[in-house]
Amino acid sequence: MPKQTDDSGSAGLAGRRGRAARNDAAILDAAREVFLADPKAPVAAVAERAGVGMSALYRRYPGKEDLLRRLCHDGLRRWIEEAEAVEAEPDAWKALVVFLERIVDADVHSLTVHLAGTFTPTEEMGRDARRAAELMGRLVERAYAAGLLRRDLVVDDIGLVLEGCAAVRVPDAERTRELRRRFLAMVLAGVAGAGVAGAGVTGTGADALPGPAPEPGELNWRWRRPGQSGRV
Amino acid sequence: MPKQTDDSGSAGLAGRRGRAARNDAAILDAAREVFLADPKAPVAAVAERAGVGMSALYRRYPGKEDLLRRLCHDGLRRWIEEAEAVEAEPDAWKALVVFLERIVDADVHSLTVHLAGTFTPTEEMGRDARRAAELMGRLVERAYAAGLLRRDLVVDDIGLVLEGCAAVRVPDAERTRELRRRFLAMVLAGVAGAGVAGAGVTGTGADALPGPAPEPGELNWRWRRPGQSGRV
DNA sequence: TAGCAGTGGAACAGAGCATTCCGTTCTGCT
DNA sequence: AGCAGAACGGAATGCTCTGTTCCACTGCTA
Repeated sequence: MPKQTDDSGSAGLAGRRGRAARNDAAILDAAREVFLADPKAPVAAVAERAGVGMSALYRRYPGKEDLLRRLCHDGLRRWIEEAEAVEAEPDAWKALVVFLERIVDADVHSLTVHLAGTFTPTEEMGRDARRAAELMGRLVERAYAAGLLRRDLVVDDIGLVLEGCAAVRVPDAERTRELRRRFLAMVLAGVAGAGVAGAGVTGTGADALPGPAPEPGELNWRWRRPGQSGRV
Repeated sequence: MPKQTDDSGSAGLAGRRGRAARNDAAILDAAREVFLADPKAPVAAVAERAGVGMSALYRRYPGKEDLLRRLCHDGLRRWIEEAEAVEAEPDAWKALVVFLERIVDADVHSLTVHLAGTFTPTEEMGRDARRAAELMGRLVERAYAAGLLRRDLVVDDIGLVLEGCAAVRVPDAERTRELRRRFLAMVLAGVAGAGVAGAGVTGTGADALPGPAPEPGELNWRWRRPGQSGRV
């Protein structure tokens, strides 16, 4: 075969190895989607979503718990990554907002918080969690010290914000992202100190709420029978 | 088994009928607590929490679904009740805020939204849901027309707020209530228009965030092993 | 071409759960 | 007093769901 068999990192390998590599990603992606929608989802749902059989999954992970743990740890690493990325941003407020937007967009909070309890955490995860908290604390501290956050606000209040954003959910993933962005903007307008442009002059163009507003009945999807749509 | 002592003094009747009446309430209370904590909780958990046997439960409700439906419908009625109660309030902003606080305190949103899908709704519930939406719309419209809500805000954005509040949760119920109040205050500072006292002058005493701020690690309870406490 | 990594999917074992059933207690009425 | 049965506790039942294993099969790879 003209193809050289090496461990090159290129994405599109062909043949058995290539398929295996592709399955690696497919399984992780599927697992993320499935378990974010329902942390108690059965493993078979992941396999089906990924378009693979059970053995493809169990070849990679000793058990369900290991998959969950991997997912959560990946989320934790992503969190750290994003937090480090915005440290370069000189504008303390912008740094915080961009960080929050990225965390919300990637649904990292659900990954790290809502999956917790479904597995026993490792030592390394504990270290990473502390590291993440430290980075987050520094980020908030910067904004706070610069007078850009209201003074009676605590670091963990930001945790509440993320919790709230993660709770916003509709069946469509992209729409969920939009609504979360909108909600985040609403909350940020509330946590902003006097130093932030637009604070106190709410309703003006500067900090207008982003995205299409929720349509009537859009949030009532849990009430709808399968196939039904629109208002309750 | 345990002697049924007739404590007719405190509440209700004595004897068989009295006990039955007390069980009615005990079962509903227990069901609310249990199913709010986990909508998929087993029926046996409700019985245990209520301190009754399975038959006491199944004597009252034909099946689990009926109990869930009852719970949800009660929540819906409570919603309507609270909405009607604040209609008398002349201050449009105060009416809205008080309404939201009551809904959040009673966890009515979880009751009506998170329990949906666990049962097939009745016709009457549909009517009540429409009535609730109508009342809520009127409430928001009042505040909006009076210029007390930011203009780019839609009625269903308030739904997002309630969703966010309901997402705030720690093991202790009372503490959960406090944190939700705090979160609600944060968000309200963000949705308030220029006409509201304190808007734009955040961080001052007027709209100071209520309740003790979340302590470090308080929100990480999902990570803790049983018995462990404190930070991660 | 032989061998085996990689796989799909059915089979299995067991956990969890809604619901039923049975024996018991003790009230309320005759 | 005495009886009928309302109300109950809790074990037993049968079923569904789900994590994991197993085995036959495919087609690269050496």
